[in-house]
Amino acid sequence: MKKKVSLKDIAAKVGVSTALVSYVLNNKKTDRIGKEIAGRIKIAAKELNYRTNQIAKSLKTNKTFTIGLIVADISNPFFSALARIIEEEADKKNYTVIFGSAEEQAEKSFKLINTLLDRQVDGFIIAPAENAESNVNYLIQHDVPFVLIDRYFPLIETNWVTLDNYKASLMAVEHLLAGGNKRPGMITYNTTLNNLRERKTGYENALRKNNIHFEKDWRKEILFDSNIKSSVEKAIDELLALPLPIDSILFASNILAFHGLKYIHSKGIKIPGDLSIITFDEMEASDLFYAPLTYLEQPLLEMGQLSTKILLENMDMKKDPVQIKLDATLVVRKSTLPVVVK
Amino acid sequence: MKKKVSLKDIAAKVGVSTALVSYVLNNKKTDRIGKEIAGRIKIAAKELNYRTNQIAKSLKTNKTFTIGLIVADISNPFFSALARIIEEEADKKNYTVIFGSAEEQAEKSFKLINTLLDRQVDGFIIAPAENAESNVNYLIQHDVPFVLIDRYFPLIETNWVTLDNYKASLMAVEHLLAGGNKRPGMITYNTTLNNLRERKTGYENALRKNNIHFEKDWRKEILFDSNIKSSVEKAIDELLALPLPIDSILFASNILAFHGLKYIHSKGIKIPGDLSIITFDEMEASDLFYAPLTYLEQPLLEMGQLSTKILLENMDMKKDPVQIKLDATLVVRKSTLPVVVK
DNA sequence: CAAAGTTGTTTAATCGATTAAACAGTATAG
DNA sequence: CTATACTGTTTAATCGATTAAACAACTTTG
Repeated sequence: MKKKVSLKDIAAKVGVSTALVSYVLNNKKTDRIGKEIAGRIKIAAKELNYRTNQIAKSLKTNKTFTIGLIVADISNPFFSALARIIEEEADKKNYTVIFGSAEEQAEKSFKLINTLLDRQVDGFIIAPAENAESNVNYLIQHDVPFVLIDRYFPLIETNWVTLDNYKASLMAVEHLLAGGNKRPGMITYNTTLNNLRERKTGYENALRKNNIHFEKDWRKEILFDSNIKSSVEKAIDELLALPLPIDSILFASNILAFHGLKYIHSKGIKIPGDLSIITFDEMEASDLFYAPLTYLEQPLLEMGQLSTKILLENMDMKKDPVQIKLDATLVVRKSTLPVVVK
Repeated sequence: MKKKVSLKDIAAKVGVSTALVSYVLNNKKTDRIGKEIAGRIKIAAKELNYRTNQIAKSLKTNKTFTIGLIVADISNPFFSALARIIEEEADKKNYTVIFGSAEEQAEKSFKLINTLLDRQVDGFIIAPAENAESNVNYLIQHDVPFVLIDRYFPLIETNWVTLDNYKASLMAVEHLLAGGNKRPGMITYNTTLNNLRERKTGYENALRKNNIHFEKDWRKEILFDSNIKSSVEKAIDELLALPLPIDSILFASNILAFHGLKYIHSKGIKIPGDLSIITFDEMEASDLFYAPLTYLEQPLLEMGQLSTKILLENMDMKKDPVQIKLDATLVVRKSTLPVVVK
């Protein structure tokens, strides 16, 4: 790699001190600096194609203009879409994004946090894994600015931006009920992650609210690290083998829905009609299905932009925690029975 | 952000110079250093929870252990999968990845390259946009190590890892022909990007090789920045309105195939039977379709790992350009007529 | 036992940029 | 005409870590 042009080179070329060059290029002390010399310095900088060495600058200013982004898996469309938005938003403010995939493991996430801290990131945006409370507390202890995204821990007072999962789930189930379904089932993950727990309670409360007795057997929980495909298939089999089988299913994520749909289809079950389906997360892929899925769309753009904004503000100055729940949009398509329009 | 522990703090605590602390923590000059003191330094470092300030280290060593990754769009599944692999591979070698989306624009990509160079990345992995030759030459001029991925420029001698697009395309069309199709069409992008041009010539040569006259009207080219959906629909309409309509289609990308499939389906055309379909890129989403797509699978893992490996080797020492074409795997599913097994 | 070699540690320069403070030289005020 | 204020620029310390070179205190060696 070629040696880069430094302030020193410019200073030498113009015949002044590096201090003056620095002042000129940063537009500082403009009132004191001679116009003629300032001009010559700027020209020299351009001629030499000077670019600030951010490493050196960072060392001195103790600011890197870098954000660490830690997600479960950057190749998951949900997170990669977020990553893109965050990168774009950060770029607008002259920040650069460093990322890492924690693969839903608190340990890996902790390692990543430290790696990025060594690189002096100015703050973090994190989708925390299950049981990652200690990671979050570690950041708090060290006074590192950060914003949680997608998930949060109710007992930890900090910044977060997430979906109103409870409300979304409630809305989804009520949509099923309004469509004439009587026994909605749910397939979700077995996890203590707050966002998924809220989806569970949303489901339960929707039933209660509508005077439907919540049958434990109506809800199936898939282990995170199991073979998702076969677990989902088993769950569906069980839901349909009930004495009074469920007549509709709420999937708690696109991945669950994807596997579920394939299996349901293979069994020759008609959607809707035999079974109504609704899922969390965008499911454009289901456009290829004969019955495109009704889904709960997350406001990714808002989520990404807000979390970036909150983080940057917190880096400027410590603020009170900001906690935001955003609303999902119910996108009604063909997989749920037509709802009577009021 | 809390002040971090520095070498100085350890030195003060133990009562030695920072030099000694540095030697001990980096396991240098181990033969000269007193065992007892070394032990005390290590303990102190642990007690104070010392972590190297990589910024300072980088400034001194002129090495950041950082890789810049520039792709067209990180939220495109193809690139996000690559990003994940690259990050994982880099992490194994203690490198960190900084990324940016260039949105298929050479200009944006140039801006990104400079931003990341300011941050002193040690090298780049880049999926270059159309007309980004100047960017690549810029890197060469400045002696910056880099590897192109997915696309390359035939006239520029440099490192790249890409699919053997010509071969893959040829294989795809021959598969169609072997299945009994007589008039395969192709829907691709109108671009000078090398990977897509090779897909075009692969298609042409497959026809020639099989003594099928290549009709210009059989191939449709979609403008990159057009409304992809409507352009694809128009293309399909035209292909089917030919005096002798095409009987099969090769899509040059998953996005094209996705829109095409939806439209074909909406028109009630049967796949296969009425029309055979084959596409580039993984198309798991089509599992939901009644006829899962036959596709050309790219060896993403190998691609990501190889490009990272080549980059790291180049950063150690300048080497001759490495140029690798990897083979696609034809994954035969239901969208193409059964092929006679020889 | 003096010269030479070892051992264990410190000194000090350096990476590139920032910035408070110092410093000439000139202009203005009293 | 001296004291003060301003102008334009330089000096030098600093950020945190690395590392060649210096150094003091011992040990060997011939």
